[in-house]
Amino acid sequence: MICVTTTTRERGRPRSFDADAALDRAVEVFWRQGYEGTSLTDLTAAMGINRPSMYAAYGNKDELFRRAVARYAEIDMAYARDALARPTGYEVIERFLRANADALTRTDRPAGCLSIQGGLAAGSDDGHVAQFLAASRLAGENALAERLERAVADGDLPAGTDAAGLARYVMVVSEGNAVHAAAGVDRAGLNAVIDIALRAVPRQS
Amino acid sequence: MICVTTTTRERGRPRSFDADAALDRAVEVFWRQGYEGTSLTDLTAAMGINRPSMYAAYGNKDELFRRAVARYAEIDMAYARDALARPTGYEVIERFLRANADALTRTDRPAGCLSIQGGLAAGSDDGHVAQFLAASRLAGENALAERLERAVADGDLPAGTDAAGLARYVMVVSEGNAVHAAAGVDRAGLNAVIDIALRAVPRQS
DNA sequence: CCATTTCTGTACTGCTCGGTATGTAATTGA
DNA sequence: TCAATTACATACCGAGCAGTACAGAAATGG
Repeated sequence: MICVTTTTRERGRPRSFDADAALDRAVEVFWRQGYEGTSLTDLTAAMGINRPSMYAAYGNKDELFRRAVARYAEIDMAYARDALARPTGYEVIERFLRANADALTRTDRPAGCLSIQGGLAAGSDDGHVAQFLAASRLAGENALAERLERAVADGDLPAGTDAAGLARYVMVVSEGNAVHAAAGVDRAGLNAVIDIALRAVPRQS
Repeated sequence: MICVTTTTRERGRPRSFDADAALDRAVEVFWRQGYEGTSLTDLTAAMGINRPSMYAAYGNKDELFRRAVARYAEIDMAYARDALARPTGYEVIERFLRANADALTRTDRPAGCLSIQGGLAAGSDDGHVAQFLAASRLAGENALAERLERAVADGDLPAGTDAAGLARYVMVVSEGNAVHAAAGVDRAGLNAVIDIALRAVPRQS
């Protein structure tokens, strides 16, 4: 077999839908209904394709969900990476929580957060979905913890601050806000909570 | 029909199981697997009864779930009523959060909190379960808000404190901790978060 | 042109779901 | 003893589930 490095058109019949656009629709359905509450009929109807096309493009329901979560992290949680780039520990935390509150209450998206609404309990699949989502959230918490450790090293968080504990606290507030947002609390309500929560964050040194 | 006020034995064949004990088993299954992740087969197997007995005693799956949540609130959240009886606003909050952390990590019960794990997303039932649980959590939040308003009136929280906002903040922390507990964080980890969270709570006046 | 490859649409599979019909067992009241 | 009442156990119902077989359609390569 000879493979040339030029990008050649693929062989058979071309796909008649945009796989990323269809994935965006799947994100929204999973977000609104959770993993277990979403049927393949729901998914394919929203994606505008039929079952075999879905299986060919994404594997199965489980794989589709994982890809949906990955795309959600890339697009709907871009604010988190932005927040980590702020100059001081306090600003990182405030920016993260404020942007999180905005994301939880966007009118053009479902209320709340896919990585929590997707599935918390160990349902029929022995909790694989819940474990996957928990691991995904933990990755975010660890990234925040590393950033806050750097803030302690930089001296813009007090020496001796428990960066990992503080990161966990910030994630706890964001997750609690997600639960409240899913229950219908509006953006102002979440920001009032953040006003209080920020009082626990140490400033300068 | 003549009804005498003496307690008379019921007419037909007596029930062969303890309805409250069976309900406790149902609580545990719903808690571990969520509403949608729990089948009637799961339930009746855990309760040690068969389907018609369940339907006769509780109505249907939805009613059984509501009764399970009510029993959960009565038994597994008794600590909340105890916390509200503490003398000062700060003590109410600290007691609530500490006891909540204990309840979320009891080794003889599922990790986390039924009223969150039970169902967050609007699944197949148009979100009725999620709405019911949200209303149930909101009732707790309102009770806490009233208690904190009294604390402000009593002068053991600073005048001008937003009791409703503070109550919501406390619930946010407890819900975030519940999400973390469901993901496997242990009691010490939750208490470290509470140590930080309590710094945001105003003391005396 | 035709063989090959890949995708699409319909219709289907086996299975599990929540809920129930039916016959029988156990108790009460007369 | 016997009718009435209530609960139990088996076996079933239509519906919806995740996943797939298969035949036709649309592209490429020769």
